[in-house]
Amino acid sequence: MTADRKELAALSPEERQAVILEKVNAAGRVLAAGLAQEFGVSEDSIRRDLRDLSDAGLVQRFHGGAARLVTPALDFHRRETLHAEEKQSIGRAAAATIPDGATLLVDSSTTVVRFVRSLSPALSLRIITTAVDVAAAALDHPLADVVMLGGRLGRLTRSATGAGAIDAIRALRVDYCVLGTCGVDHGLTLRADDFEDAHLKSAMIRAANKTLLLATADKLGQAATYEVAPVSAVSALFTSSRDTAILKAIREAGVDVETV
Amino acid sequence: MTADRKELAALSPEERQAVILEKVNAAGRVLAAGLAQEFGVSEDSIRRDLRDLSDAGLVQRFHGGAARLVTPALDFHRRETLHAEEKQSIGRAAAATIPDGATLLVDSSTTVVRFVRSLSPALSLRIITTAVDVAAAALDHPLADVVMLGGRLGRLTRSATGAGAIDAIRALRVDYCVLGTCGVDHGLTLRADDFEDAHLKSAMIRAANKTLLLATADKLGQAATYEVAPVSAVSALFTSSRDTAILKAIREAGVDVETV
DNA sequence: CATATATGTGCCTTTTTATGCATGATTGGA
DNA sequence: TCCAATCATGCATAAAAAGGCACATATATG
Repeated sequence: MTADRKELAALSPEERQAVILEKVNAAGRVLAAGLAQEFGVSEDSIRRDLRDLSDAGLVQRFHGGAARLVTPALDFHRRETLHAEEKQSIGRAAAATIPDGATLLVDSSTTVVRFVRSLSPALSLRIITTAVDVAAAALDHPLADVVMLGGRLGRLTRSATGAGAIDAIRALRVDYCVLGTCGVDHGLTLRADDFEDAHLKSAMIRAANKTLLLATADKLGQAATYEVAPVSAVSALFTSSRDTAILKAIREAGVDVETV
Repeated sequence: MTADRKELAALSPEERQAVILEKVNAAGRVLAAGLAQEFGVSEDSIRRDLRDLSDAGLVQRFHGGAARLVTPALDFHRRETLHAEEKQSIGRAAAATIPDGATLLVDSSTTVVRFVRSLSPALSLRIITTAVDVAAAALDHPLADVVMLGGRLGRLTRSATGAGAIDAIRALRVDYCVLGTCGVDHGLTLRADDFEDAHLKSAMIRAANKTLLLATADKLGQAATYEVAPVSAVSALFTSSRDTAILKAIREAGVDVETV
């Protein structure tokens, strides 16, 4: 059990404001109520932060509990991909279930990047990953301890592969494994061209106490060639799918299904 | 670890401050209470240390008994946009000297990111790095074989640190080592707060046949505290500096100097 | 060898900071 | 128009930093 910290780590106003700035930069708009919940502070504190940032000329406030970026100068890669809103919702729902002090083993996918970005800034976490984009996202978290597992990087997944990474994972014991790349049918599946990754995924699942699966609607009922693990290996599934038949079957396998 | 505690208790303020700086560099954030317990001294002493470090401009303090460096992500993006065209020119000039089939060992810096982005798409390369941003840039190259060396990621450099990464480098033998983070005076230097990285850099230099140094004008003549290697260890220097005196001295050390 | 000085340290008190709650004002929409 | 939600302000409380003070140890000096 790595959850050694009980209390939420309190962020200083400066740190909070930096994170808020990032969020405003990414989302374009933030709500005081939501931020208050994320940071675990009262809305008053958030308003004070917003006022400070506004005084500094960094954000523009307007009624409605919101703020908008005033300097569009920092227009960095905002590659809005397919199903962005869908992935965002899934990631946020999964992130809400992570307790303080947890150790996470995260695979490579655009959905889990959303997940990482949605993790509450007030949580003290340890994030282990093979994916460069996940690592980059995790480094933006104010309290996360980030470990990157090395190896030759796959061009498609932008993540480490091969025996070295698998060995490193075998030596791990973590609280949560968070997967976003698998299809789900009778089991967790990967396409044949990813068979190299299949061993990695199953090692990740075995290293974890709980496995969270983040799957957009198109992943459900997708019978791909390689089965990584049975559905019962998954602790919780977060999905946007409304396919009641499949969801029912997955629930009956003992999986906690949450639709967003 | 009681043995450590005993040793730490005997530390002088200077030594303590060096360790604190290392921790801040790695974790991004430290708490006075925790440090007091670790070192076995009172919080007052820690506060005095933090005040000294703050006066020296090495850490940023904030209420909450904590200290940290500037916001990592924002800081990195800010650094990337600083002297952007200068770094771009340097990176392009260095990239032009790389032959087909070369194996590159690349450190973490905003300048080498430009270098990687400027590498000709027609070259068949092998790029090895400890930095997530360099890895991300290298993956955009159509032919490059990218290897990421793992480890715990430092927030400031966004790159792997520690014994694991150093061991991995020791086992390597590459054509080129490309550095962008060092200052240059009589030798290649690093600031005291990066002394953890100094071993990494010198291992990288030893692993390489040739060492390319990419230095913006402000790096020249900068006598930082830790010397990684003598100037003669560098094969070629690419710089925007016009300081003829220093450049002449470097040339006389046998370094091929190219100004852009 | 003894003593003076400096430095590091811990404890105490004062001041500053951060936060949450309560109250009143303002905004935007039904 | 009214109503609900959001925002600002004042105040109380708790936590933390700063400054003063005393004690210990080490170094230097006679």
